[in-house]
Amino acid sequence: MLRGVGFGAVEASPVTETRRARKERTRQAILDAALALLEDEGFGQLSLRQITREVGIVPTAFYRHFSSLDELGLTLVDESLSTLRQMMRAAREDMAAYDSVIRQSVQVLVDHVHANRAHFSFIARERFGGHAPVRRAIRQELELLSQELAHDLAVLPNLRAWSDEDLRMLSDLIVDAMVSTVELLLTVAADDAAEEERIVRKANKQLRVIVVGISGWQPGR
Amino acid sequence: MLRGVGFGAVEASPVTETRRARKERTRQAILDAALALLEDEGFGQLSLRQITREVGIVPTAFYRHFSSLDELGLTLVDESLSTLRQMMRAAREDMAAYDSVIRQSVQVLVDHVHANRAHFSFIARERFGGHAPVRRAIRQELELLSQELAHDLAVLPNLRAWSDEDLRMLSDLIVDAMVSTVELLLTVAADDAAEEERIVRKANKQLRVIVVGISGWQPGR
DNA sequence: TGTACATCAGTGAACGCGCGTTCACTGATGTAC
DNA sequence: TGTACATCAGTGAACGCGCGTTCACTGATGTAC
Repeated sequence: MLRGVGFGAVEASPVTETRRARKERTRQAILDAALALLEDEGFGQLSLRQITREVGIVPTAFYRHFSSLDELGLTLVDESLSTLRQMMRAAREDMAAYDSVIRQSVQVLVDHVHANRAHFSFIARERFGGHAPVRRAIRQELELLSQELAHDLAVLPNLRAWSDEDLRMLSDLIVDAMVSTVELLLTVAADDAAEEERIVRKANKQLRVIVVGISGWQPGR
Repeated sequence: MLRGVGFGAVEASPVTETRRARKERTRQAILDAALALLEDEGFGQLSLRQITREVGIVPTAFYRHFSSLDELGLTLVDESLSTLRQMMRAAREDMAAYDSVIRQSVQVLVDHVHANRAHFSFIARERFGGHAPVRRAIRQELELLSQELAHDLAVLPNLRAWSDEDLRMLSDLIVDAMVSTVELLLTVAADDAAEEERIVRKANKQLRVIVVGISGWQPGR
């Protein structure tokens, strides 16, 4: 360390960087360290001391950035799902051709999982996992995702007559299939392209079965 | 306690009960206590001392029944899913009428969740939750469930020509819908019959969408 | 531009607590004769 | 049926460990003049 005490493990040119920027960098380092640790264990087993050890700061320094582990957990949920929601929504912008919307949506999902593997691993684990506040936050985000999908589905010609309840039934089914696709993708080794291809093909087929089901369906039964 | 040391908290007429039976009763008490504690937290947070405190025995006595917490976890997975698998299989015995098979299967599932709420809460939480050995055991049981379903689906007239991969795609989709129905049921308060009714109706509709999807589907696309 | 003071990210010692596991033990139950 | 011994479910003290949180602190960075 250049000047002894006071820089933590997150080193950089101490001349050019403001105190504010250095703090932000430590904060991100904490989030990254937590996410890395969450690959191997649940949020409930995560300890403040583990995280700070990883980052290279003293345990008490944690409190300069988060008031509790819970606050860190909620931040991670938000980081993980809010951008996905926007991207999925964008992918559906042109709902004209069923098949291409399906393919596009699945592709967006797969790409996002690739780019944010650790985030999704965290979400999958905590969706029903140990810690109540984190669980609630995830449920709320998924709820939003399904709501937005239902909203977009409502404009489709075949679905104009459907009740809100039936639209939600449908969007929930689709979101379920998406979620379990993510969960499958996470179990695949990063270099097993063949297995991943299989999963993607399966996801596409499942969504097409659902779409075909919609076409032949009389709502309200 | 009647005669001081040696009976643990699981008391009963010490005259009529054999040592063997008393041991078995303590074992069950341990499983029950663990399951009760797992309503509030993940398996990873579960502690041996919590469990024995609940049962009313000394921590070390735990080792008379299980060699580790892991062994207890695997026992719980087995208790939870192996009977369900048999019941679902029985419900499908007559595959003649789609609609009644769906209704029956959903009913079996709902009844089983009612009768074994704590077990399913445990499964839902640990399916992607903290602890690897438990997670693996659950995945294996669900895999079996889907395999058996695919096997039964194979005999249906519309599905004779389907490849094994497509049959598994389909049975996985159905199992996914079932699993998330269970997860929904678990979030409903025990006395909220209206909400539960809504979930059951939704599960039936989702399965019917899938079935309609099958009918209009050309495999292998 | 130089100086005096305020701010605040990170330090490090200390605390009490619950944990899993070891060990030698106790005494009721079970069994061989 | 009675006695002597073996078994073994449960006991309780002790251990070292990692935990979250408190507290007074340090010294580089930021700011007012």
